[in-house]
Amino acid sequence: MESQYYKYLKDKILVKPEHLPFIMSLVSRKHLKKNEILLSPGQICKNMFFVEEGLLRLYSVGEDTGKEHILQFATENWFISERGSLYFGNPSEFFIDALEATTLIIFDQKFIEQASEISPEFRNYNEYILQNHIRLLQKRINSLIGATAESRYLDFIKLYPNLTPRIPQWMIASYLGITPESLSRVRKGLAQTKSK
Amino acid sequence: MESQYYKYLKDKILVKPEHLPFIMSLVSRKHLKKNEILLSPGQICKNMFFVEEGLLRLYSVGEDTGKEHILQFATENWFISERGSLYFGNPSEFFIDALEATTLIIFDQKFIEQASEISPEFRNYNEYILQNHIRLLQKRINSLIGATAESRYLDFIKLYPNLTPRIPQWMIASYLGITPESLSRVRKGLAQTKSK
DNA sequence: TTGATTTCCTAACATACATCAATGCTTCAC
DNA sequence: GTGAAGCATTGATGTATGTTAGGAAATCAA
Repeated sequence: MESQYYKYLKDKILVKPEHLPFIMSLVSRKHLKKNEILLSPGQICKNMFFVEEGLLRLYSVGEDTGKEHILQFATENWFISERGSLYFGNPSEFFIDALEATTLIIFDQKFIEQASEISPEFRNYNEYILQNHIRLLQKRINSLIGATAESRYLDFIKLYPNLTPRIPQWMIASYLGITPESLSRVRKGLAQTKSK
Repeated sequence: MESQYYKYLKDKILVKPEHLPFIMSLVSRKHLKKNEILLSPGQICKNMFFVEEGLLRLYSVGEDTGKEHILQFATENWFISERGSLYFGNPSEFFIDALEATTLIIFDQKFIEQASEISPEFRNYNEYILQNHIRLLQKRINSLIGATAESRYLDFIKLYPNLTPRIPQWMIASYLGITPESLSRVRKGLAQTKSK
């Protein structure tokens, strides 16, 4: 069966054909309905997830305000996890849930180590993911401490053009660290300057 | 010679004694004066740095505003680099400079791979650094999009108590994403509520 | 279909933070 | 030591963003 994850291992991670069956034998697949919750605060996150189809989000809820703060979206061919919990064993401070009906591949930290042992390509790609994650987070911090909401919004739709139409605007606002009302004003301003 | 980095490899990374001489033979040491610049935007960052003594900072300068935005400080026993440039080979978007006279250990990406080959402990610790970095960045993003300046300031002095007295307040403000004037007022407010 | 919910927008008002400017204070270069 | 530069503080004022409230359109559930 040519699953999305299989294709990804073969074509993107460049895992050697002889290693593919073993690696595939260690993972499992799961289906989530829309709005289903995959991880809640307080739980120890035991798994990492690969999205074959659908859309997940990682977010926190302010203890005092009750407001959601979105840390990450994960769409097709993305990995997502709560690394602070997965790698360090701490209780999760975040939620992961499904914004659409989603098909996932599930594996754990031990799988990553096992697969890395037999496949150097897998090991390299795993490091690539970590490095890239750091690069993106750093970029986001840089814009959060230095750029206006408008500029951050423009960065967002440029970086995730196919994601933008799939999620409500208040979630984009939550990702950017502003209110939906503010985002609405930002968009209004952009529409006006553009039309001139 | 029992350098700080040697001790760190031995006691913290737990590199086996038989591997230490080889690993040490691949790194070099450098001294920086206060305010000396180690990396500038546009350069390809070829190295990672370990601070034996002193204090470095990683920061960007807004192209339009000319303002500095501090992404990271690195004090004794910390690693620092511009990973986006080091790992991906992109031109750096950041500066690294010395806030105090500093002694560093310098090595490159190839060193990390070589050392990882011969020492599993080194490899593991390298992954630990990456995972921990992600955890910290994620935490910072979460507070940037969800918390007030006051709360972020309190987090900062709690997380870096020994760093706080070594740097001017405007740099803390720059790290927090606010102006020095705002930080001054936040501190004033805290001093008043505390004294009541 | 129909009512209920969600989303998005708008407006009036409130607030946190930025900006500009002035003032001591400390630090540093010479 | 002395002047210059950098730093922290404060006040007056401006602006971006938050808050609250309401309404229209789209979406969802029964």
